[in-house]
Parts: sequence; structure tokens; C-alpha cells
Amino acid sequence: MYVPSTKPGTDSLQGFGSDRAIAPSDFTYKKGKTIFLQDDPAKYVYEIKSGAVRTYKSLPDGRRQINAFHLQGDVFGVDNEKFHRFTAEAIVQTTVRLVSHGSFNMVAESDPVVLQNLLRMTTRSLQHAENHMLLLGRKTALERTAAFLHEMDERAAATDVLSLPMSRRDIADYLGLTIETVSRAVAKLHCEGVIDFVGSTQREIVILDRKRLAAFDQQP
Amino acid sequence: MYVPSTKPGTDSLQGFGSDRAIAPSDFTYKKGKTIFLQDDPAKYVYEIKSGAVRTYKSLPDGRRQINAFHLQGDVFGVDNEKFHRFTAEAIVQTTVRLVSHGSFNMVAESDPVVLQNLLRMTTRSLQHAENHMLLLGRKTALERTAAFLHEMDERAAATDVLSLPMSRRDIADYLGLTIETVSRAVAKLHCEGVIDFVGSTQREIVILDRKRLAAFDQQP
DNA sequence: CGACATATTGATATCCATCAAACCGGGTGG
DNA sequence: CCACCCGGTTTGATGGATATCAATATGTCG
Repeated sequence: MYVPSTKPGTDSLQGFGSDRAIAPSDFTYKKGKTIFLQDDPAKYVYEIKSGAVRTYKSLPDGRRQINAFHLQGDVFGVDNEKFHRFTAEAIVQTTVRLVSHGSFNMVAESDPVVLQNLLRMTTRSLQHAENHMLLLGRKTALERTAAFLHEMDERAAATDVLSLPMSRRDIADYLGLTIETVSRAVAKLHCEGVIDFVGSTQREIVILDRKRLAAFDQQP
Repeated sequence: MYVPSTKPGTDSLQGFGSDRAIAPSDFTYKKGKTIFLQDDPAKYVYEIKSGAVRTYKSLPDGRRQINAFHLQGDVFGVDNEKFHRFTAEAIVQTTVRLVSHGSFNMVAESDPVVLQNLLRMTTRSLQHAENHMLLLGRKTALERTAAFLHEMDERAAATDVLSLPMSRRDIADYLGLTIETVSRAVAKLHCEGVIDFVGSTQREIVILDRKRLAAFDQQP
């Protein structure tokens, strides 16, 4: 994996709350490009400056399960292991801040503050995974789709219109469904007056009724 | 939650690798008893001395998703939070070693060794959750069931016969299936000569062909 | 404008859930 | 000891939610 040493920043990586300088550098991936592959040696930790990333596992025959979508500000690739446990790809053009995984680990080993932040991040991922297992194991297609829009709405907040960077295929592989089923579920929510589309593309969505959207989901 | 101060041990909790003494005490739960509920304040961390535990989340209408089964030697209830994110119940009569979560956290805050072990445990849970999401989102009933037996076989190892403490309902709620579907999948594996039953109960299983069992599963 | 990717919509198939009944072992009490 | 019940499991018949297959829009980009 080639990494240019462009514009090495001098700030500490905010996401880790360390006051030690861990010289990071930025890099940009084009839409669809692989950031790292499953079982690749984990050389870096990534913080998204702009764009969006999907991380996933897949079976030998191609079936794919997306673990998570990472948006601006998110940190990913922190595997606490020598090798990545999944593949990461840029969903759209994405700029990330890279931090050397090795030096990062060295700092982490001795610094309780960094360790605590690592632990917090890992715990947050675990929490998300637990909720997602409930979704995948026990929710209906409509509930999953509503839950997805609900989640994205909460994360992207601050704007009136929800702009989804990912395709229907990505959504389907995140929710354990097919693209057709996702499409039908979204159509249903539209018919019911819970959401609306803006612009020409189907990825710009307005949530008309957050209460009813949450009701279509089934929170624990 | 009532906790008797019986036989307070003096050893450090092995699972955490700390050399500081965190006075633990033992407690026994009868089959089916709740150890803690989702959203309960997290007062303790648990290490299983004998028995088995299920942890799960459920939806308001009762649908249930079991995150994980915990067997002898496993540590659970480490939520790194003030409240438990799921419910824990004893599957069979279970004895656990309790460690006060508060004092544990105090030690953890400053001790890099304890923090690293916490991180390792959390990472392992996350890893398991990621694999399980792939199972729940993308595998067939037969693949799920084979994966379950494979997992249990690996964990329980050391014996010839696999003795499952959990009911078909538990297995179903772990795999995102119904009990009938689990039963049929197990029957199929039996017909195919991959597994066999011993004893009178259906929970004593012999793996006849580990290779073929792994093939029914689909490893990434 | 045309070609290709992405999304929707419709028709049909399939896997698994649901409903229902039988089975089985284990306890209990006569 | 056996009859009975009871929870758990298996097995069978049917239905339904979602996958699959196919055709049609719609948008994107050269």
C-alpha cells in the first residue's frame, strides 16, 4: 500500500485525545477505491476528514456484510491487532488523516489516556455491533430500513435534508437485505408520508415525520 | 441486586492479569436466573467458574437476539459503561466470581496493564460480533447452524462429545432463526453423517466429520 | 446523444416462519 | 411400578416475507 508523505501535519490526532505529537499525514481515495483489505497488515489508523467509508467482511462466494459506515470525523481501522479484520473502501472521494499504527501502538502501550480513548472507541463499535446484531437477527425489512434512515439522520444531523453517500447495494449489504427489498421498503415509507425525496437523485431524503420513522423501527 | 459476601477470595482476578488484589467474591445462580438486566447499573464484572450464561437484547414485543454464550473461564459484564447494555441469565446452574465494577474501574483508569487487558477483551468481543453480523446478515440456516456447532466445538474442545448447555430456543435466538429451523438443520447434518447424537438427550453431540462441518459453514 | 450504472417496479420462486401434532424423557404422585 | 403431565424437541403441512428473475425507468458521464 503506497502512502505519500504529503503535508505531514503536526497536530495530535484529535480523536485520540493524546497530547503527544503523532505525525499524521493526509491521503485522498477516489470513489470505490480500497483503503485496506481484510488480513492486510494494520499499518495505519484513519480519521475521515471528508467523505465516507464502508467496512465489510465477505464470504468466498461474494456475499457481503457491511459492518459500519464511517462518516466525516469518524476514526476507523483501529483493530488492536496486527491485521485488519475487514476491508475498507471509500464510498465517495474521501480524504483521511493517517496515523502510523506502529508508533501509535507504542504510545498507546504506556499512555493510559490513549488507552482509555482506544477502549472508548472500541466499546462504541461493540455497542453498535450489538444493536446491529439485533437488527440483523430479528427485525423485518421495513424495520431495518427505518432504523437505517433513523441512524443516518441522527449522525448527519444539522441539516434538513439527509444526503446518503452510499448506494442501495451498500444499504442492502448493511441491512442484510437485497437492493430490491430496500427499494420497496423506502418506497413504502415514502407512500406512508414518513419521508420524501428531493432533487433528482434518490439519495437525497427529507424526514417528514421523525416520530413515525422511529415507530417503524422498533427500539429496544 | 443482592450479593452475599461469601468467601471473599484474595486472589487477583486472573482474567484481567492485574497483580493488584481486587477482593472478589463468588455467587451461584440457579438455572434460568437473571444475573443482570439491560440498563441495570453495572456494579460488577463476572468471571464464570462453572456453568454457562447467555447475554441478549430484546425488542419490546419480545423478539430476542442473543449476543453471546459465555462458558467456564469467560469474563462478561465488562461494559465500560455505567449501565449494562444487555441482559445476562444463567443457562444452567452457574457460579461466578464477582468483582466490584467501581473499584475495578478505579484501578483500570491508572493501570496500563489492566487497561490493555480490558481492551483485549473488548476487541475480542467486537471481533466475535463482526463475525456474527456476517452470519446473521448473509448466511443460510444450515450455514448458521454448522457455524454454531463449529464454534462450540472449538470452545468446548478437549472432549470427544460436545455437550450443549443451551436449549434449541437459545440456539435459535443466537442464530436469528426459529427452533423448528434449527431442529431441521441439525437433523440434516445428522442425516448427512456429519454429526451424531449420544445419550438420551438431544444436547449431547459428537462431531463425526469436522472438515465437512466446516464446509457446511462458509468461512470468510 | 448514447452507453452504462443505479434504481424502481412487477412476476414468480424459495427459504424459512408459522401453525399444528406427535414424540420423548423426566419428574411426580398414586 | 406405572399413569400422568409437562417442557423441550422433532416432524409435517401450509403460508408469508423476502429473494430472485426480468423488464422498465432514471440518472450520470463521456
